Amino acid sequence: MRIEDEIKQAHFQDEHQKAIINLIYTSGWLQLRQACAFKRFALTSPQFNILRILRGQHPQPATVALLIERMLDKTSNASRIVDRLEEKKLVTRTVCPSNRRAVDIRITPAGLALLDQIEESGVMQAAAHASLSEAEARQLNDLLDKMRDTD
Amino acid sequence: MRIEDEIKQAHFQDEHQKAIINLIYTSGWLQLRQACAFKRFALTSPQFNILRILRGQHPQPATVALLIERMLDKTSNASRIVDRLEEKKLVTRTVCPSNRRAVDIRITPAGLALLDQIEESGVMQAAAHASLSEAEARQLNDLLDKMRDTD
DNA sequence: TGCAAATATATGTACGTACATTTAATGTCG
DNA sequence: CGACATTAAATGTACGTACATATATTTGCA
Repeated sequence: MRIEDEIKQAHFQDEHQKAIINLIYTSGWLQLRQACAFKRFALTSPQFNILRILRGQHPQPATVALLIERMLDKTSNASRIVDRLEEKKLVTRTVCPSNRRAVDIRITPAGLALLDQIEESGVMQAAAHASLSEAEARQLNDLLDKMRDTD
Repeated sequence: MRIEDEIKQAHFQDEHQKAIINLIYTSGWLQLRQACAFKRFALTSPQFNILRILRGQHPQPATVALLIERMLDKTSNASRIVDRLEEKKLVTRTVCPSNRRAVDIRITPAGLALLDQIEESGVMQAAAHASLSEAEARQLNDLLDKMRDTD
């Protein structure tokens, strides 16, 4: 369905304006699908992303600073997302011995098992599936990269 | 800058996976720019969007249901966004006489003046500016519309 | 008429985001 | 050494989102 019909707005100033609305709308649509997929595992998308970053580091620990660097959303509050993962025993927090200001965050066996379970379930593929060909996906990547070329 | 470098992730499963990350990242990047632009007017993006919808209806009122229908984010809580606009005297709420369950929401002269001021300031153009040609923007719109074709 | 279902909005709760401030540990330089 | 800046994380506050539930009004139908 075209964006005009999705949001019941017949006219846009120009194609750029429309692309921006379309982009934000489509991103929301995707994120809703992802959130939906994670819900049966009692995880949110940011929680899932942090678990994946921690698995990437495992068995090394990560600091909050490293999580922020790797997260899509730089300004999100990693500290509080880790709070929730810690409550669920999916990660541990220990004071870093070599720098007692920092905190070593590690994924637990339960966290690793949960990631495996999610990946086996195939919900990722379902949520990520989009009706684009390989070439179209590549084209989309190029356009998005170019779009951000203003800095 | 390419998405690989933006989020310091060298590899993606495939071009689709990358496009999804890229899309969500680019949408966040755009929304941050928009939020920044509105901040000097003490408005958030959802508040601005609701004001625009109300101007579109003006001098007719809108109901909460109409706002939700027109908003990008269908599940957002229009009622509470209207609360904040009402506190700022940018909109009024009155019980709809013909259907006392519904609420007539109207933009005030102050709300109209604020929209004018924002548009005169040119921040919209600045936030919306993207380095895509007209043809590229159209291509992007087509790809995004196609991407959502799964329902 | 009267009562249940449907409708319109508001409210509650958990979570995330944006940004400012606080707390604690470390580095630095006189 | 000791004051001061810097760094790492946590905390506070306002706002938005997602979803469940509550409240009030209207509608429909026995």
